[in-house]
Amino acid sequence: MLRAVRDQFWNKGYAATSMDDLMKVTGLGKGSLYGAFGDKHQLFLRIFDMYCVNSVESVRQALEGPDAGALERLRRYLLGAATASAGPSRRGCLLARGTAELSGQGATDVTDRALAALQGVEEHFARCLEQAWHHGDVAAGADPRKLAAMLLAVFRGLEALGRAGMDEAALRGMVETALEGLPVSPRRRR
Amino acid sequence: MLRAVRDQFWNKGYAATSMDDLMKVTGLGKGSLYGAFGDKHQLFLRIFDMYCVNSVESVRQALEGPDAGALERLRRYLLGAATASAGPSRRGCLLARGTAELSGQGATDVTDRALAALQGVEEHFARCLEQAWHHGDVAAGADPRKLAAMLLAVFRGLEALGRAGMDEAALRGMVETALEGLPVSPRRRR
DNA sequence: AGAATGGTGGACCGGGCGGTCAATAACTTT
DNA sequence: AAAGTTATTGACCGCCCGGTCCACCATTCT
Repeated sequence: MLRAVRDQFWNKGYAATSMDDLMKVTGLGKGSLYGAFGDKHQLFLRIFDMYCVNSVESVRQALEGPDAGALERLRRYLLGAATASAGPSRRGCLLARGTAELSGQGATDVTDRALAALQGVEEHFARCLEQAWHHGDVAAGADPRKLAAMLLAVFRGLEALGRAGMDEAALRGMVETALEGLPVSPRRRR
Repeated sequence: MLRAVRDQFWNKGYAATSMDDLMKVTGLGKGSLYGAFGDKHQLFLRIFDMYCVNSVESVRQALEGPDAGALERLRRYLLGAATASAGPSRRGCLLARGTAELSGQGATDVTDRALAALQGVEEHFARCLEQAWHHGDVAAGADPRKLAAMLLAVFRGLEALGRAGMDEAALRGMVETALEGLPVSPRRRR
């Protein structure tokens, strides 16, 4: 049921989703929704929270594994994100959409959660790069945390560009270029 | 007057801006607005168009100059974007905000303009990198267009992360890391 | 001066908005 | 089975939305 609400917000945005929409989509009466969540905004926050937690968790799962394949896992994950962000069937990322819409004048309830989630993703990127570093896929002198932050920017850029209609090949190319720019260990330099 | 409308949409978003808001902010009567633009949506499109054109133009101006300083100009521009995207006083980028809010189900009127603008920015990045390439700041084997696309992703990522509340130092760090990853000409490798 | 013209303002419209509430259904407890 | 308790409903509220429309006024033309 929370999933139905999430999909509605996801597809139409916050302001463009009416409580009637949410009634239709959940099958619940209006009073039930208000009784359970108190508010449209609080309901959105609840959904948003869930989405953020799930997102970070899915990144963790995707990057989990032995040191040897760490860099390749990261590569696959980012390429997957590029593919998912592109195409007319995309619906993009609720985190990005929600943050873009509800980040004005001092109300930090949405941005706080978004920021925490993004930092969580960055953390997992960094851990993955540290694994790659241990395995020797990344140059000894490199700082995995800085690289992770940079890849996070690329990652969010993919989403933004995909939403604007950029095609899949272009997005995947950006990922490849970014990864080629990573400082590889001298022994392995191509 | 168009500027006042733009600021309103820019600060509050599309759906959250009412025609009454636009009346107050422009000082014009409702009939005048409808007479001149026909529609809230058309009015937004007009503003959006203007914003896109101005954005691309300002990138062009910022990156204009001799081959010798090309890479440094690009660096300064991206660092400036990082600073502008951060901080609580930010209001971010209307192109990003508008695209995020109005990019659903087949209506391509917004995304078409956004895509064109982003490709324009990418084009200027690419030209700037070509200048740097001619001057020898970028490795001979590198493809300026691919690098430009990658930096475009970083660029849009900055905006998205800034909107989520990421601090200026972090964003500037991402720019630096991305630029350090560019393939420099062997003679100049640090 | 007087008439024609067209841009302007704001009252007005139906509808849909977020939110409330009393009636009612469903379930628990004894 | 009956009483008590909680959850659910959808009619209802006042408000504000995007959009229409016409009286009005400033300008221009004769």
